[in-house]
Amino acid sequence: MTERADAARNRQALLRAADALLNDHAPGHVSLDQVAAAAGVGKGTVFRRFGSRTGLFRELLAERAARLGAAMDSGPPPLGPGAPPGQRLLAFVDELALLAAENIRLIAAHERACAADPYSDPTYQRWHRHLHALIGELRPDGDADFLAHALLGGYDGELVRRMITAGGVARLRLAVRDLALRVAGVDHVA
Amino acid sequence: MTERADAARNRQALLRAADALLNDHAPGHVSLDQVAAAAGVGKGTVFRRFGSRTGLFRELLAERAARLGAAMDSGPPPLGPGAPPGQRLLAFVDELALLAAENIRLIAAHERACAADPYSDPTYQRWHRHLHALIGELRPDGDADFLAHALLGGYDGELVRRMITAGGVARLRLAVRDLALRVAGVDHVA
DNA sequence: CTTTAAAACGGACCGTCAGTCCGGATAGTA
DNA sequence: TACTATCCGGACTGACGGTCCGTTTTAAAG
Repeated sequence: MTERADAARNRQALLRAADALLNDHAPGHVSLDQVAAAAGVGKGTVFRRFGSRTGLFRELLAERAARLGAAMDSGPPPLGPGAPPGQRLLAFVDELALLAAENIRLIAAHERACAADPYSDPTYQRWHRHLHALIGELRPDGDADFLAHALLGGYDGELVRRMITAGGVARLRLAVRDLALRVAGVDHVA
Repeated sequence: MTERADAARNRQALLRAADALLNDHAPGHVSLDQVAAAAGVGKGTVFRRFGSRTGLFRELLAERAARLGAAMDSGPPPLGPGAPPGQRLLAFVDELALLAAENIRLIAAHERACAADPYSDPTYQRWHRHLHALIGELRPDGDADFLAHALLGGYDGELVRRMITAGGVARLRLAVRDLALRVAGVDHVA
């Protein structure tokens, strides 16, 4: 069963409104009342569509991450399947750095909204699975699960903000690339 | 001017009460009203002593971290000054793993209470400065600031909880040790 | 073009919680 | 004992996430 027309319209309006508000307010200071008002709908609609504050921000992040997700699952190498794992890893951390840089405020807001259960976020899980698999190939001896989480820790909202403030996107890209190389074992990659 | 006797007594009572409540409730579900009630004082006292929720949890963490802080600043090697940086690094991440394992709930609660400005926490800063200096010595070429944050990311509350649930403290210690070795450059350390 | 029922809507309402405020109590000093 | 700076308690406020239910809209069937 497909979503009713007004429902779909309101969903979009809410996502756009939340997005817009994120640019004008501190990450933790966007209330759902504000989002509803900005979208021109009632508050109940927010919860009917997204279930909770967490749900709203998860969906917002999922939207922004959709392109990367597709590219990494079925796009051309080196990001997509086909390239050796070391190259895929580097391509991925690099793309993720760009994504994070372009969405710092969303990431910060998402982080807080999902703080109660960060690892169950679908987007995070997807990234983690990807890294887990690649690291597992590159370093069968290491704790790939932990290392994947550690790499993703490099995209923490506040950390990204600081890196970009002092050093720009270039610094962030170099830093996560270097970390990935170290974590995965530079020998296997080079 | 020193703190009045009743003030000091209440400060201790509040810290003990918060500590105790942390063991019985989910990390985000300890309200300051509860803490005040459990300590047998009024709510106003909580704010007079600690300024805010954030302040309370910062002080609680500082208390638990005091011993490690002293050992790392002026204790015997390899944790304290005197040992080569690689050994100090390993000793530190190992001790921090133990500290984290013993205080999982506090760490999770602290994380949330301080989420608005995590890097300004005195304890976090102290740890970061220490790692920053050691990594800077071991890898003058790397982004020591970023790498120090990345290492500390390995002690995220939820991550620690998962590691210990599946693998115990031993797994956590091995994992952070391995990560530190990689980050610092295994050649310099071994 | 009706009819109709499921689906969606809005916004008042609720419970919780961090943080404030001030009249009253108390500790330490002279 | 008298005095004052300090501290105390807990009622109060404002904000926010989440719920509820009477009303409206959609869209499919007749």
